[in-house]
Amino acid sequence: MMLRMSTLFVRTLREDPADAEVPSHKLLVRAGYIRRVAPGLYSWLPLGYRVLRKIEQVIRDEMDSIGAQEVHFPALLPKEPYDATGRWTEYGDGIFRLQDRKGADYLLGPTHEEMFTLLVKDLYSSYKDLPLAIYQIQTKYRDEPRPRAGLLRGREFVMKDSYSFDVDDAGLEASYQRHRDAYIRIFDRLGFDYVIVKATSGAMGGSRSEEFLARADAGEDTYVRCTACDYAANVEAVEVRPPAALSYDDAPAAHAEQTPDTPTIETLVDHLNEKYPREDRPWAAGDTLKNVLLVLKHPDGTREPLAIGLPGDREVDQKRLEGQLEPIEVEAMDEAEFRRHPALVKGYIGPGALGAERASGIRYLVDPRVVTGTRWVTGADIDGSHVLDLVAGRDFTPDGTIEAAEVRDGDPCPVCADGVLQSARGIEMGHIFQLGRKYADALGLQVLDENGKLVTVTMGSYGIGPSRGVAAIAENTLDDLGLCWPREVAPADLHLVATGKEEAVYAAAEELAERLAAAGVTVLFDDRPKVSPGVKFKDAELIGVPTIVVVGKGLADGVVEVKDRRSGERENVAVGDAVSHLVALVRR
RNA sequence: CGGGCUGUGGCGCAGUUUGGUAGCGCGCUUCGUUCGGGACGAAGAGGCCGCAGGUUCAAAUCCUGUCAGCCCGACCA
Repeated sequence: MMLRMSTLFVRTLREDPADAEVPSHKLLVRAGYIRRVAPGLYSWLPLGYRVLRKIEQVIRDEMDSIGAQEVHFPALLPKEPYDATGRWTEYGDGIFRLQDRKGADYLLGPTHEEMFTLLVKDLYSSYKDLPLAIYQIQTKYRDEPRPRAGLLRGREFVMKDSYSFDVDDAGLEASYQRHRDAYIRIFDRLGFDYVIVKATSGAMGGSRSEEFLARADAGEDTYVRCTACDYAANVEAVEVRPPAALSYDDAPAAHAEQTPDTPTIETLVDHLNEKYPREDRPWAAGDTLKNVLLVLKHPDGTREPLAIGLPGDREVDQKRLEGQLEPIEVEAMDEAEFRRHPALVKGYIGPGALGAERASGIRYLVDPRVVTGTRWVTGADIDGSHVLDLVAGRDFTPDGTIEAAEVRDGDPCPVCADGVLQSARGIEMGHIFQLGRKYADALGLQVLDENGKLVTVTMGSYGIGPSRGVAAIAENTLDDLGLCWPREVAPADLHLVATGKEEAVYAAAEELAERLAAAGVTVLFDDRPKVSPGVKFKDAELIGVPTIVVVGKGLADGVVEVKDRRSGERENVAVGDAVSHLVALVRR
C-alpha cells in the first residue's frame, strides 16, 4: 500500500513541544505520531496508529500460536465483581468511577482479572475444559496520580492481558512457561533491547513473577544484574541472601555508653571513633543498627506502626518496601504519632524499647543481614546514649525480616558467590505472573476434577502494554536525527523521497512507488511538490522508517539511492533493479 | 499529596521588574524566484494575553482569588 506525504494527515514540527521532557515523547509529537488531548490522554495520528497496530499484530500472532484465544470485554464495567475481590476499595483513587442514570456504580476497567475469572466460571465447570488461555487487547483506564512522559504513563492506555486457567500447580507452571516463551518471541520480533527480570507481583496478587523491561535511561524502573551470573531483578524484588548465623560465645555483654549529641548515624560514628576506637578498623555506619519508624496505611484506612531495623549505612527504599506490602502504603511516622509511644526516644531508638512497645502494637522487622550473632551499636532509648555489642538473637529478637533496605551497585549477588549487582533503568513493557487462586477463590471459580471433587482453578496473568510499547521502542531505538524504528513495527517499509523539479523525477518516483506497493510493500511516498529536498530528508529521518529511497539527481545516471536510516549507509541501485532489490531488502 | 516552574495566534518564545496602540521565529495562504540537506523576496490570514474579581483615565503588565499544565518525589502495562 502507499501513503502519500502530500495527503497524509500529519504535520511535522521543527521544534520540541514545550511539555515534553523524554526524548521519545518529543519525537513522537514532532514527527506527527500522537497529539496530547489532556494529561495522560493522547490521540493517535495515522503514523502512530500504524505502529501501535503493528505491535498489537505481533502480539496477536504469538498469542494465537500458543493457543490463546482472543476475546473482548467492555471497558465500562459494573462495580460488583470488583467489590467481590476488594479492589473497588483497594484501588482507591486509582480508578475512574461513574454512575449510570439509575445511580448504579460503574468503573472504567483498570485491569480485567475479575471479568476473565467470571467469564470462565460462567461457561466452564470441568477439568476437561482446562487448560485454557484467553486474552484481549483492551483500552484500560487508571487515574494515575501523575501521568508522565507521553505514552509511557497514560491514564488511558492499551494493554494486552491474557489469563491462563489450570486445575493444578503443574498446569499453571506449564502455562506460565508457554507464555514466557511466547513473550520472548514477541520481544525478539519487536526488535529492541530488553531484559527479563524477577519482579514483585504488585497489586494483582500472586507469586512467581517476571518483567520484560525495555532498556532506557528514561525508564521508571530500576533493575539490577549480576556481573557474573544471569541473575536479573527489579530492585523491588531483590532478596538479600542472609549471611550465616554467627557464634557469639565470646561476645562481650551489651553495654550502654554515653554518646551525647549523636542523633544521626554520622555523628554517632564520629563519636565512637573518638571515644571507643576499635583496634582492627574504624567504626563505620554499617556497624550501627538504625531503627526507622513507619506507618502502614491499609486500604481500609487503618494505620499500623512498624519499626524497621537495618544497617546504618543504608536507607529505607520505600518503593521496595511497598512492593512487598501491597496494597498497603507506607509513610514516615509523624510527630504526633511518635508522641503516642513515649518509650521511643527520637535519634536513640533501640530494639529494647521496641521490645517494650511491641505489646502496644509496633511490629519490629529487620533487614535480612541482621542475623543471629551479629553485633551492633544501636540506640539505648535514652537521649544521648547508645548500646554497644548488642547481639542479635541474644539481646533482642525481631518479629521477622523484611526487604526494605536500598539495593546498591556493588552489593553481592543473591544467587552466585562471584558477582556483584549493577543497576540500570528500564521501561516495564510486559509482566507475567502466577496469580494462583486469589481470584478464583474470591469469585468461586471451581471445576470438578476427575474424581468428581470440586477444586479451585489456579490462574496466571500476562500483560503487555502495546501503547507504552510504542514509546518504549521509540525510546530504545531513536537517535540524534529522530525516530528509528525496527522494521517489524515501522509505520511503513520504505520512505520514498522524490526530489528535484523535473517532471520526469516525479513520474519515475511515482512509477516506482506504485510498483513497490503492487509488490506488497508499504511505501511512504514523499510526493510533495515545491518542498525543498532538505525538508524532505529531515522529515524522512525524523519519521524513522528504516529504509529511505531517494529518487532525484541520480536518475540521470539511471540509479536511485537506497539509504539505511540507522547506519546512514547508502548505495545506488539501477532503476530497473530497484523493485526486486527493495522487495528483498524489506522481506529480509 | 509535598516541592519547583509555567499559562500570550496552530507550535516555540519575548514583552510583566518600571501600566500607555500585542511583538518575534516557525508553520499557514497568494504571487514570483529557487530545487540534494529544514531556500529567498513581496503581500496576507490568524490573538476575549488561562479564568474571575479588583485598583487605575488606562492592565498581558499591579492586587486578590481561582483553574489548568509541566517537571522532581510516593503508583503500574
